[in-house]
Amino acid sequence: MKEAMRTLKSNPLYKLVKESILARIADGEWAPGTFLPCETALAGEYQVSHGTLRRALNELTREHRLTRYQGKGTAVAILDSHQALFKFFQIRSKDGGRSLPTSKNLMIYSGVGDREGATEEESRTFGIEPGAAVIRMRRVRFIDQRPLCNEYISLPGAIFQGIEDVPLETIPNTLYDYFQQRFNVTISSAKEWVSAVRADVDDAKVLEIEAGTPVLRVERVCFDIMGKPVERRVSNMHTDGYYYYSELAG
Amino acid sequence: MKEAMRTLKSNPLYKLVKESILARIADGEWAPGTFLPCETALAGEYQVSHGTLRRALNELTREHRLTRYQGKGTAVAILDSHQALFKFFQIRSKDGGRSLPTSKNLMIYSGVGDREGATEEESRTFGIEPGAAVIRMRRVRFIDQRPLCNEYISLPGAIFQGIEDVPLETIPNTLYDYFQQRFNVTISSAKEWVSAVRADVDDAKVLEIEAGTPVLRVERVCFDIMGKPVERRVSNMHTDGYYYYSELAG
DNA sequence: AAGTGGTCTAGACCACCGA
DNA sequence: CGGTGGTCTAGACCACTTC
Repeated sequence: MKEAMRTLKSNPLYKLVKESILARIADGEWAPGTFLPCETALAGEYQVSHGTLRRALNELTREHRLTRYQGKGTAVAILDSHQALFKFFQIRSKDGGRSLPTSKNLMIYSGVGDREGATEEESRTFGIEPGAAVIRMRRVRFIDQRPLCNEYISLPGAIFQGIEDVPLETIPNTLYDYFQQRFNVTISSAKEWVSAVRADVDDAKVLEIEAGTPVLRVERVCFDIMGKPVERRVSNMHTDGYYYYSELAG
Repeated sequence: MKEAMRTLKSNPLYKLVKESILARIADGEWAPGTFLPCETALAGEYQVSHGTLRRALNELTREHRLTRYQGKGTAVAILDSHQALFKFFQIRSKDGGRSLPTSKNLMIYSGVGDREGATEEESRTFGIEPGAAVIRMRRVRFIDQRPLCNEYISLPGAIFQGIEDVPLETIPNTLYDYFQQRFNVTISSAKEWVSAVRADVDDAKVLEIEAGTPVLRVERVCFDIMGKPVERRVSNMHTDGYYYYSELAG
């Protein structure tokens, strides 16, 4: 380990160990939810000290790639539906109470080439050719029984092959843990661009508001554990009583 | 240090050291921009090992309370105007380019008791009595010469005494480094609630748009280094060409 | 060359979990 | 009880800044 990999990428040993472990997770050697070998075993395998190995594990834990359980072991982080919502669903009422949203899938289809293949925007975000295969979904999300959000999702076809043939009803409310279980794609970070726009006729119908009403438009790009963009979605939502919440720095 | 403080709050030694250092910064013992004693000196003072002390300093660094300079020393983090904008100004164009905003202060005044003292909302956010002294500012912020944002700021009067007498023109564009220099109040985190509303007549006039146009409303509460709320602001902004940007997890 | 922070080690002990 | 992660130590050596 020591001298062998030193030149690969970044110098410090703990970073090399960290990247190696991350790669092994991404490769599927350790699936989400399974436990890694214990610290002393890993330290032995990598020929590094306890402290150096722990530093690698701690950073991966801070980045939500691993979960530590004192007395039990260290597991690959699993996206249960609660955690996924907690991390990625930024809408809540002012008092901070979070009602969990439900969703209804309206349609799913794939496109390629001239027939609804990747748009300019999609090819740019996913780093694929214009016209390459993409899969698109439309959903409506509800909160407290009321329609909240009119949602358009795009997925790169190469990664999510076959999802377009899944019956709509069997695609679960919480997509991200489904992605993890079905495609071994773990959503681990996202960027969002928020703006205020007028509800179009489509939004109006779905959200049961008048066209032209101000709605919050959230454009999200999601990244997997290795930082590759794997989902793009646009959500138009009304915000009476609800807010897009964000914490800065810390 | 060891046994003396162990019972104060949280158990681990490095946390006690961390909290002690944080408190000394808040007390003003080390002002923003000044260097702390070197690690060996601090370790000696606290009677802890090098590693334990470093762990405290590293966590404070990760929380942007300290800044480390290899070969030079460790300094109390300073909010230069660039950093403050980088951390707290979430508006940018889609391509990620950030034009720096400028601002124009329209008015500043203080109120207390029946005459514009703390509102219900303000007393709740600041934890002060309704009617207690507050200071309010109004500003317009520009980006690329165009009006972007109509802004209302509230400050607790007890903390920012005297600011209401400062001539409007001399209050700088970037408030947060001014707060730090003038009042030793370092803004270190914030929470924001974003919604979409219709521009009112005031917004319309200031932003040069039509009343009723959708605008992004950002309500922000800022916290100082010890987590005390010290500023509340409401910004209504048009978003043609600009977005409120947010990164989730990581 | 002296002084600072950054990395790494080897080993001790504690706190928690599960059989 | 044995095995896991969590804390803490003492000391070595490296990388960077400044004089």
